[in-house]
Amino acid sequence: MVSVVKNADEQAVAQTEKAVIELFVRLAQAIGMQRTVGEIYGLLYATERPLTMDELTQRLRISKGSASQGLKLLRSFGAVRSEYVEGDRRDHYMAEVEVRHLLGGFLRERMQPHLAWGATRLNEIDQLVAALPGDNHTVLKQRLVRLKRWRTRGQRLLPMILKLLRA
Amino acid sequence: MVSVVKNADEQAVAQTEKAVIELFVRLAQAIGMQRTVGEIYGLLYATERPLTMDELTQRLRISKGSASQGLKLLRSFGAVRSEYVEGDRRDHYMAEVEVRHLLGGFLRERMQPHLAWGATRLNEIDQLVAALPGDNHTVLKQRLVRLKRWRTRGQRLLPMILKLLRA
DNA sequence: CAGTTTGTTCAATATAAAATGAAAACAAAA
DNA sequence: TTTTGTTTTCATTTTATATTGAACAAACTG
Repeated sequence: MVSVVKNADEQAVAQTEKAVIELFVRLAQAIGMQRTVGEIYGLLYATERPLTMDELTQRLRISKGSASQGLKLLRSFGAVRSEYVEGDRRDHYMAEVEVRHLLGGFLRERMQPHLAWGATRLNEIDQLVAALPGDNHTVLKQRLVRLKRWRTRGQRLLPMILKLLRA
Repeated sequence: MVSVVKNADEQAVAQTEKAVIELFVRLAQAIGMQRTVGEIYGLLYATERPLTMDELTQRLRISKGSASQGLKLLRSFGAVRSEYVEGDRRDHYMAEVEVRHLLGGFLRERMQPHLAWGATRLNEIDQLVAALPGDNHTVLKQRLVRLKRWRTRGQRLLPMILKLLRA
């Protein structure tokens, strides 16, 4: 931007942009992602044309490192893709505006690993419990059975939610 | 515990307890709660009889403050309840072993407010967008319509999940 | 009622996480 | 191949969050 003075339209656009970014910052924080990730996605979401990393760092006043890492994460989620622009060797990034990409990526990349870890850990605990002196500890044993049921349920819930997202 | 030396059974129990606590610590962190909260719930989950705050602080080596705050949160979630023990004026806490209490409380107390905030914010953004110069910004307008649909969907998804938890 | 026990709050501290930016790695152009 | 523009990595710094513990308040006791 050359001029610092903005006319009414520009102000209105900037204000809207800011509000959209804020929305995604909050969403990011709600699911445990960095503020910069929310900012990046928010700005891309609010902007029609693809943006370069340089534009992101300048407009959001974030470092190159943060932009690079944030974009990496968002791409791994499938929430952002880069688009080829003729005659420019820089990458140009666009938001994948389908919200399901954002949430689906999050569930796949973040939740699934936790559930998998829990599954193995529960099996290990099972071994430990089996080795406990037989007659008492029945309550603990019952509780663990319960937990295992829940783990299974969680594992099953994920695909269901992913399916719902697709709908 | 009077003696530091443990027999095989005691060791086995301690080991199991530790593993269960670790499981809940991880779960806590996965949904953005403090490690101490996970520890408290984990120990209560692994223990049949109700425990006092004092026992919690000693066995988990956490401060009175952490115990108090963690219990407060867990009670607000409905994941822990205090039980009356005759002839002892201290509170005795038990885990609500139904996992749905834990997850349901979390969804109610943590997710719902976010969604509600998002709803009002989206309406505000709507006003802003309506004020934008009419002919261009159509893409942004379309995207916001999309977002609003998703917010509605999210709002509806919560009760569905809560219902699933109940099943 | 004074003394004691139990529970909470909150300012200070410790710990953990995120952001930065300089340097390295990479990739296209010359 | 060398140069140049771009992106990634990662040690350091900054910021945010969790934990502590002393001070306070509330509830019980004799």
